[in-house]
This record gives sequence, structure tokens and C-alpha cells, in this order.
Amino acid sequence: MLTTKPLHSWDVTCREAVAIQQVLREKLILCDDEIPAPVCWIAGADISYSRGDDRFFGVVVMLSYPAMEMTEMSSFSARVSFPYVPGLLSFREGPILLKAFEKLKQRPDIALFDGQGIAHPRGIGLASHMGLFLDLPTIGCAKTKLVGSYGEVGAERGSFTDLYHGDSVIGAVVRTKSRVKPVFVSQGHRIGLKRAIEVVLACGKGYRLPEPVRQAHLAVNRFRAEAPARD
DNA sequence: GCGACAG
DNA sequence: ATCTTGTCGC
Ligand SMILES: [Mg+2]
Repeated sequence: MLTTKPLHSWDVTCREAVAIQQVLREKLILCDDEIPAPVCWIAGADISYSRGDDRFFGVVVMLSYPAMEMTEMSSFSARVSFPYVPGLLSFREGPILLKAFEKLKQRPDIALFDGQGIAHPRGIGLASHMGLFLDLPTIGCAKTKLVGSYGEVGAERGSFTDLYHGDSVIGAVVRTKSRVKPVFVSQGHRIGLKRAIEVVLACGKGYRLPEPVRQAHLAVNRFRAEAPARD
């Protein structure tokens, strides 16, 4: 079993959530000093739900690195009432993802999330928030931008360009598949940007999304499909 | 006031 | 994120 740090309550209002983010962002470590020499295990997590049903489904998958073979999967389902508000996604998806993480047998070396890390209005998106609770190196890999500006990205897989918020670099727009829309990579916690980009690219298996995130997405939709219909 | 806006 | 049919391209 994997333990998480109960840094705060999840039963909060949007206003309280913002205050929590402002405090937590100071705790983020944005370098990769503590990442294990040989990274062996990478986790990926995602959420799914049905319209008109307040039950949310969360899944965490464990993949070997760099082979990208799934070795474990854990899931959790519960009701969610926190609304979707841009910038507060972690308060909607976080609680369930953490429960799924707690059921893992193997502790991952790095965890990848379907959302932003520090490329966020207050510098603490889903991946960063989860990194603090899990005390693990984490990376945010989002399909679309939340904040920031950037220039052109080379058309070939592997090219990327910095994502800026004012004068500071908050992430990178990375081409994970040639001639296909790039993904937005940013540091979550306990990792540097260069390393985060390298890991995301190393996790690629011919698809736009890195395997941990892609497999978690596929798995969570299977999980939701096999769940009993709501009353 | 207006546009932007992870999932 | 979900819902939903067809359509375009490799
Ligand atoms: Mg998702």
C-alpha cells in the first residue's frame, strides 16, 4: 500500500481551494535531485464519468520503464460534488485519484497526469498538487493549454518550444507525434522541466499521449463501462 | 467590460 | 469531461 499526506481537507469551497493553492505552491520542489538513478516504474492516472451521474471513476496504471508494459492497475469510484472550474481541477479529480494511488502495491518512481503541473494560473495544477500529496516526482501532460503563450513547434516528433507566463518558462509544448497536435508538458513536483520532457518523450509508443496517460485513459473507460448502471 | 478557460 | 454521426487522411 502507498500512503499519502493529508495536507488539507477536500471538502472546501472554491474560494478556500484558491487559498490552499497559494499556500501549497510554496512547497513545490522544481528540480530532479531525488529521482531514483534507474527509473523503473511510471504511473499514469485519469478520471472518467457519465453525464447525469455524480459517480466518478478513477484509475491508476503502473508501467515498466522504458518498456512501457503495464504491470498493475488500481481503481476507485465515488461521488464528486466539486464543480469543474478552470484552475481548480485538482479539487474535482484529486480525491479519487489519491484513493486509487493508495491501493497500489508498487510505489512508482514518477507519476504522470492528464492535466497541467505548474503551467497553471497559481502555479499548482493537478500534477503538482498530487505530487505534494504523494510525495512523488510528478509530471503534467495536458492535451490543451490552460495558461501561457508559445511560438511555433517543429513538425517532427521530439521538437518542442517553451511555454511562457510573462517572462518565466512554465512548461513546454511538445510534439510527441510527427505532424500531430502537440501536448503541454510541465513540471509537477520534484522534477526539472528538461527531465519531464525527456520522460514524456521516452514514454511515447507511437501515439500522441505518453503510454501511462493513454493506458490510464483506456483503462478508466473500461472500468466505467463495466460499472453497474446508476439507480 | 471582454476574452480565455486543464478535465 | 460527456454526447454523437459522419468524414477525412494515412
Ligand atoms: Mg482526464
